[in-house]
Amino acid sequence: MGRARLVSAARDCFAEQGYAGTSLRHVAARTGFTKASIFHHFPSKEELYLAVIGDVLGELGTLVLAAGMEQGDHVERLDRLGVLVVDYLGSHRGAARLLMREIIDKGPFYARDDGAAIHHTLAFVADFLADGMKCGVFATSDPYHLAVTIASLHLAWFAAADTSGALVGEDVFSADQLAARRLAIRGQVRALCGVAGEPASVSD
Amino acid sequence: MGRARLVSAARDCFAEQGYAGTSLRHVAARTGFTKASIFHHFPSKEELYLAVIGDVLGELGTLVLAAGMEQGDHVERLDRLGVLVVDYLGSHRGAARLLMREIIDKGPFYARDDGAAIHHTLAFVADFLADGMKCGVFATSDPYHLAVTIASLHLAWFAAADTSGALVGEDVFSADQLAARRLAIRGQVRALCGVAGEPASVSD
DNA sequence: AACGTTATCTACCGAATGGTTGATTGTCTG
DNA sequence: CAGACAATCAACCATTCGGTAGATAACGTT
Repeated sequence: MGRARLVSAARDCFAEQGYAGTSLRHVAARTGFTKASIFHHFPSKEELYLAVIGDVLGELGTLVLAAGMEQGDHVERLDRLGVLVVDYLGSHRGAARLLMREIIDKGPFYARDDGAAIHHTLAFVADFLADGMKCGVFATSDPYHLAVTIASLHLAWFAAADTSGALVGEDVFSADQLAARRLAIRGQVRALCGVAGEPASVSD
Repeated sequence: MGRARLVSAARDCFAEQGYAGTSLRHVAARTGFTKASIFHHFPSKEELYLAVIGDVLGELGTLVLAAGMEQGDHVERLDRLGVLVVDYLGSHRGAARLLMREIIDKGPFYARDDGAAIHHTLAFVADFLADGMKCGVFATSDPYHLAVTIASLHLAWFAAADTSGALVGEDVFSADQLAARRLAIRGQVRALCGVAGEPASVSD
């Protein structure tokens, strides 16, 4: 279906160039379609962008909502959540950039629902953190802001340009690099949540 | 001087709309100048942007480099650094967005010096963290990545759109709100660095 | 007062942008 | 086969973009 190819191409373009920096001609060229074809599937550039963000946010939100519900103690659930998100962001290069930019810019998607979709996922994590706090496993005075920080931390790890030469190709993580990030991020998230334990190593 | 006014106006525009989303006509209108006047002071839009980013990064870099050198134990120095950065970002609304976007996008400034300016400041912080680790005050296996995370954390707190209704006006923090952020961020940074102690409260 | 320099303006340019129109193709249904 | 409908295309439109050209101001120096 043309529509799916358009959304996919648009996701890449928006992730690389941002909303304002992406031209519909680029998106069209990427699919082999003509620019006019886009308007058969979407009434405007903004609507195409909304579809892209909606997809990404939906995938990630579903992931988060699904992961926390399973069995295990609070720390296990926290770790599982982290692994899911890290693996998603690691294998969906561009998603982190897309979301980070959307949050920074209060982009069209954010503006449309006043941040409700993002807020919903964050509130879910915040509730989980509050619960863990009640059980004495986590330590924080403000679960919601902690959830925001944890989300930002994940996004920043994958959205930020590579200052350390960690990436092998242009945009690809090796399995080892991804595993290292899983450990590093897990340690940082645990620390933020006040979980006692050794700090994780980034190199292994 | 017209040039300073241009840079100032451009800083606001780029912070609000991003690089691609900012038109030189907007910048000119903001100053009362004509668009053509911009080209008398800067040879291109990109050069204007570089001046803006250079300013912000210079201010922040100087701040960081100056703060860490003073007296006090490692935790005191870490806290002092945090206060300086938080106060800077709190009173320079837009700087956080500007930098976060530049990092995400590998913007013109980042591309020009291959991240050297940012890397330089990060390396300074990383050295400080490594020193603290050697002294047994901090606990981390990778000081550089920890520095990146701490920087991202600060930026994210101020660059992210407001999902919690914390801001009073459009873009302004009250003194109380800023004080609360100082405490909250201090607690998070301490936790990330493995400093033992109570978690900070965001509400007071 | 005359001059050179710096700063600013009006007017314009080619290119690119988001979006429209109307014809053309394909495809599924009766 | 005929008609309906979705998908695609080439060509076009008005607007905006970054950047340029050339004419004037303003201004300190001699």
